Amino acid sequence: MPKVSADYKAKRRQEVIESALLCFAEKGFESSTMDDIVERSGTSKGLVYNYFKSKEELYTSLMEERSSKMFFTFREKFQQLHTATEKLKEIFSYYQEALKKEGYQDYLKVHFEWIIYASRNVKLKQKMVDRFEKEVCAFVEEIINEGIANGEFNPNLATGSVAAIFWAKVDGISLAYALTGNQDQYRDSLIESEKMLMKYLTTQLNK
Amino acid sequence: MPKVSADYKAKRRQEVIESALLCFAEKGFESSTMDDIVERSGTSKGLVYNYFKSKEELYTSLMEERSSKMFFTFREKFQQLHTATEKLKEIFSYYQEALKKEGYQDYLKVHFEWIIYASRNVKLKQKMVDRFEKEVCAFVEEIINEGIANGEFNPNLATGSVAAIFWAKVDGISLAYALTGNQDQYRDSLIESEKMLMKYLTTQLNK
Amino acid sequence: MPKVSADYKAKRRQEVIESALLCFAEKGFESSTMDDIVERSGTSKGLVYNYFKSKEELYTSLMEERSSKMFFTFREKFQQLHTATEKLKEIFSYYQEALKKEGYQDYLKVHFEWIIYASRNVKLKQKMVDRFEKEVCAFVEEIINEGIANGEFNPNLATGSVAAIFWAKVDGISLAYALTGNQDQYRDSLIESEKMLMKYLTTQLNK
Amino acid sequence: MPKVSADYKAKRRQEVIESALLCFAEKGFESSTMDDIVERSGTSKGLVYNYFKSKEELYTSLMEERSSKMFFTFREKFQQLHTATEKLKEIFSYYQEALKKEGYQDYLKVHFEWIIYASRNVKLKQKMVDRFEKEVCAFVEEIINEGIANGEFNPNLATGSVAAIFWAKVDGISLAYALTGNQDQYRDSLIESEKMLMKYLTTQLNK
DNA sequence: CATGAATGAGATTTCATTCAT
DNA sequence: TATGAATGAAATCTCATTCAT
Repeated sequence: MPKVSADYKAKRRQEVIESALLCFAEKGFESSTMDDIVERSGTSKGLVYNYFKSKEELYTSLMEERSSKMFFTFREKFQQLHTATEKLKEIFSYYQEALKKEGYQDYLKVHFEWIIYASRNVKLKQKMVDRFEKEVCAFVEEIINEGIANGEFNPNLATGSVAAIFWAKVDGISLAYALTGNQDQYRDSLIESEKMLMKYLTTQLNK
Repeated sequence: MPKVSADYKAKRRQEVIESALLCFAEKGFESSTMDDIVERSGTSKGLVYNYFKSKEELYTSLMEERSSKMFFTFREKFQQLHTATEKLKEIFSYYQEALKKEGYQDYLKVHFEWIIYASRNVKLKQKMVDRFEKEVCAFVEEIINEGIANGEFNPNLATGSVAAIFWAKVDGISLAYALTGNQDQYRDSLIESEKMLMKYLTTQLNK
Repeated sequence: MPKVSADYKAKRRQEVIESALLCFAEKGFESSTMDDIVERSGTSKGLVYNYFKSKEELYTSLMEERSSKMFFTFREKFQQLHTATEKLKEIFSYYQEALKKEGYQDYLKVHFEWIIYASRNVKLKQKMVDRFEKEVCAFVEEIINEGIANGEFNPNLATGSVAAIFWAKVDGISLAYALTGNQDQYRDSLIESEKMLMKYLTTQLNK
Repeated sequence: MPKVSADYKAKRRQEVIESALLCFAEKGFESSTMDDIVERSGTSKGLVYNYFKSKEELYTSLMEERSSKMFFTFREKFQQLHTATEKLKEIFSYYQEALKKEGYQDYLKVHFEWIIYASRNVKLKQKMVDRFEKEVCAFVEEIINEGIANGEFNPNLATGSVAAIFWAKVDGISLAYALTGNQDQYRDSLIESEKMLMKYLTTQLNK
């Protein structure tokens, strides 16, 4: 179907991406074959290779596009929230809600597999590290700074470290869930973790 | 009657296992070939297949043997420690020390890759979940209970959740290090995390 | 009634043919893709397939059309030449001049590749052999016969063999140039070759 | 069959090389598939890839090994020949004899295809040009110089050009044979060519 | 026991060709 | 007519595993 709208192409591309995600979720990146992806997307090998020049590029595009979206979503939601406490709560609540998404456990596996995969590739690693520092951590650090400015939080915090720990906890809890599939533990850990964090943020540290 | 001593066999087996670990660390499990492992171990294909009936079995044996060792080591060290606080400190200090090991970052990648890999295999997953609950979490829960019994810690703690969070943090911090290789952040996060945990364990929660 | 003029169609067809020649010159027939040709001609796949029903037909048409032209050109020029010696000189001079054409070395590669390609295809081979015997060799043989009739050349010549050798030399010299790109050698060889031939044609062979 | 003699390996390698040559002779390099070669050699894909790391490397090795042999053979035969005239005669006679070899016409196609193929690859081309200049042409030039020293040939010859023309003729004649398969013409052309050359070498050039 | 040559299923990728628009 | 998205057969190459020596 030649001379086709950009929209049409974007849609087909998205179909492929989604099929690929399902495959990677099920079997992992290396064990998913292009044939699996082709079959799942109901298209053809040629089509997939028209949109992505290799299996690796498909993987890379898929993962990078997904992560760009998340922070976009957060920033949007945050328009209506005005205290740092609310914002942090919002993030925790996002992760609580995630549980309801179909296939969330499998998606987490893809996420972690990707981190390890990227960490072994000089270029991807650089991108991921940059993103982690300048986007992911900075995002939370900003909120904490806002909280300090607002008087919500203890002004003596090592905000960088706290942000890093914040994500470390979320990742750690998610990783446990990716493995065990234990929803109660995931929920409880998030709740407990939130409390622990809030306590830390709001208490005066006596050095 | 064996032609060679059991010792000799164990040694060769260990050589293979160690070479495999180095390969997996470098390239990941799927991308490491038996030829890579054979070359690194200076042996032969046949030999490797004498000790392990498949690449997967080699992986499984390698990873399971390694994790058994860790808790054994902890329990040994704990003989001489008598307060829960000291024991927890010991664990944190173990992770601080790990940084000094050659190739620790790569090893962490293998560790996380393995978790994801195992989580996709019914049998392995079952083992891992069991181990996680009955050994890994229980290990920390025990210490916390000891601390409560000793009066070191707040008696109203949800010990199970705290134990889960404890490991979630360690894993989350390690995962960040596996990706970034940022040693300072790893160290700081562990320290901050320890403080955060201790504060939580020792403070009376109101409600 | 055609919607576009025959002229227009011929022009577009020629554009495709020329682009194809450039591609084949650069990469060879098998390694040039239809996409390469399409891109170079600034048209589209469909258009190319409207003019040529397959890549092979495009190749065949291209090569056959080109070789038809050459002899036509020679015969035209020969209108004004009246001795066999002049005519042979003219041919040698044509090959000397060829060197000045842009991309001549690459074109020669296409030429030789085509000979080998055609030689492997029963039908094409038949055509080529016919052409070689009835057109190419005969063309030179005719000139030599003319020279004998004129008294320019030795009447005892094996004219068929001499014609074959004539082309063998031209091809051999061209092949060397196709490989080496050594213009001096090409020029010198042609000159020397011309002398050698003339000597042979004009000398009384003692048996 | 592990731990096998170098001889055994060389033999297997040779089997593959010969099968490949037959395939290339039949269909050409690009159109011959590894499956064709595997089938003809009665082995397996893995085996072929154990000996040659790619189809191209197989081609390259095959062609380079063959051409090394030829000059070796000539130099050996020349031990017993003491005049330049005899040596040149020997070369012509070699090409006359070649006709008797099974599949010689097809082999010639492979030879010419290879020249064109190599000429499109910077590295191969360099090698071929070097070989052509320093081995192939030099070989004949040496003989001619010997003939001049012996008083067999005219001392005023442009030996370099003559050598180049010598091979140009042989190649040109062979190319015609590769295409037409006309054995009589091939033989006659060689004979005539030899005469023409000898006349040129032994005559005093006036000017 | 150790070796490593051999196997071949199966992976990724290419590209000539078709055909709906 | 012209377009170029879609197709899928077929190519190259990899690599876990086997087994004769």
